[in-house]
Amino acid sequence: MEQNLYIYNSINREKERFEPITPGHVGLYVCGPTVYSDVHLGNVRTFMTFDVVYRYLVFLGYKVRYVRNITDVGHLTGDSDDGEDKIAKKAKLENLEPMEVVQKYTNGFHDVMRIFNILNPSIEPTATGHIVEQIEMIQEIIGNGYAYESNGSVYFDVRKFNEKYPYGKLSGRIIDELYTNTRDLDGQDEKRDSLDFALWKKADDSHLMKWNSPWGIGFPGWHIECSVMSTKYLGKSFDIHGGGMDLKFPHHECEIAQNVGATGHEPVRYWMHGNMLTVNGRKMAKSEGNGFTPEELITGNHKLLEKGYSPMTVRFFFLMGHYASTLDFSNEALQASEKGYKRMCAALKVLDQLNASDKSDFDITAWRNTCVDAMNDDFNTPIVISQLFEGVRVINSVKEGNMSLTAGDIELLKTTFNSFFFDILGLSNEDGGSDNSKLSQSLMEVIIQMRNEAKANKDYATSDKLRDALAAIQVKIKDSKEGTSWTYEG
RNA sequence: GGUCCUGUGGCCGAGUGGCUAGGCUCAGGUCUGCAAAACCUGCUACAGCGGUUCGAAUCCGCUCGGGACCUCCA
Repeated sequence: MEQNLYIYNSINREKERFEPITPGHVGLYVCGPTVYSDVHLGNVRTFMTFDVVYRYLVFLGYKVRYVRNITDVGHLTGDSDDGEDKIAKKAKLENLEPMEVVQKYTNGFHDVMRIFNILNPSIEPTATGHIVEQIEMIQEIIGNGYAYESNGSVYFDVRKFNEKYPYGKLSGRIIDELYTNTRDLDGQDEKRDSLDFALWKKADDSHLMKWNSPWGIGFPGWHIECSVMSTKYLGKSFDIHGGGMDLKFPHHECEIAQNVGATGHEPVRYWMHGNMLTVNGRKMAKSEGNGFTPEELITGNHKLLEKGYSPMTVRFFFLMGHYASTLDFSNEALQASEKGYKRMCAALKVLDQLNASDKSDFDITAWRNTCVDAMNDDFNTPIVISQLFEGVRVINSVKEGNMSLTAGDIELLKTTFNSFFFDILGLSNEDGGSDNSKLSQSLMEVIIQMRNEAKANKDYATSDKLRDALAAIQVKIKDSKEGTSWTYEG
């Protein structure tokens, strides 16, 4: 398979030509959500980013195994040893079984993914479903001398590991600087070194989620699950690992250390990091209290929103920015996207009604290649969208008779829109759909005919009254040379 | 404090050592009974100051602003 996909590899800080380990196959792992509360829009952006990556790899013809985990062990709310498990805390709060909390928010997460047209991964493993494997990997790391047990917990020996392998390569951290800059966290007595991180934590009686292990009752550390689940399903070394920028350190750094510590192999060929969604320039985060849930967004029921926006408008908005850049969320930006998106959807419908000519004024093949090139250049969706708007202009111009295309070019225009708009960008034509029921169609024909008769008689009072009445029930009338069309936007 | 990223026209956002995306807004025009839609035209920006270069918004330095990570985080 010959292609020229370039991916910005976070670990080397440059764009690199993508070559899968196994020709024709791609292993893709993305850090999924911790299911202890509703996902917010920032989370959605990351999953959407990798949804497009996944879709494009499939478009290129790769057989992709896409693994996205569910973190259903809550880990600690703080860094102290007596910190509470997030899921257990929520369980107490909501008076639920921990696994009930997990199920509730997993379901919610899936609903959100569906609403935004984000495809399901091939495998969606859970942390609690892989406790045995996590224990095994911890044992391997201990066996290799890079971890030690202390008072029923197990810690990764960062200093020891760093003697042989570089720790901090991904996040650009230098171990000695970390010492001077790490805050003095409490509960460090068990660790040999303040930089060491937990692989396994001893659980006291108050912990709800705990398992038996060679080191006693406890629960796994946060980072180990991803090391285990990625390599279990994708191999000791696999192609692409994705996640949010905020996971670079410590999570991804620790993942690398764990995998290398256990197997001696670098686990990941290409690291991809999606950037943050910001609100007024600040990262959207639960702790900041500036997060929108998808529901608030759709209904517009939020103090920072003037109105609601459809999921596809939001998808379009996200894709108009590059995944590696921060994107600022605002009413104005959303509204601009909404209008543009609707215009594109309208053109998409026109696309089916174009008449062919015997010559073309526009190089459709070159235009299509630009779209492909843009995706190949580190998934540059903003360029793709700008090209699609170019296509919109062509479609409308052909419709207006200002431009002509051959039947073959019209066909290529259609297949390109199908590939990029629907398959790769994962958009759908949700707006302005006609109600296609027979009755609606017939009724509208009657009304339009009445209006046209009134117009022919210069009875504009009547024709405008009809138009306004229809507008009041969200039916929009468009007059053009070919006649009158309508869309229902309710 | 340390590490790193970033500063683009009214707004949002690509991109790049020379050919200067795109969307939204605004102004004018075509079409139209009017409107809407569509199309055409206009508004031509890269924080500031230096430097490298035939040429920089794009590379380098400094200054100023914004942000992320260093703690759970997509």
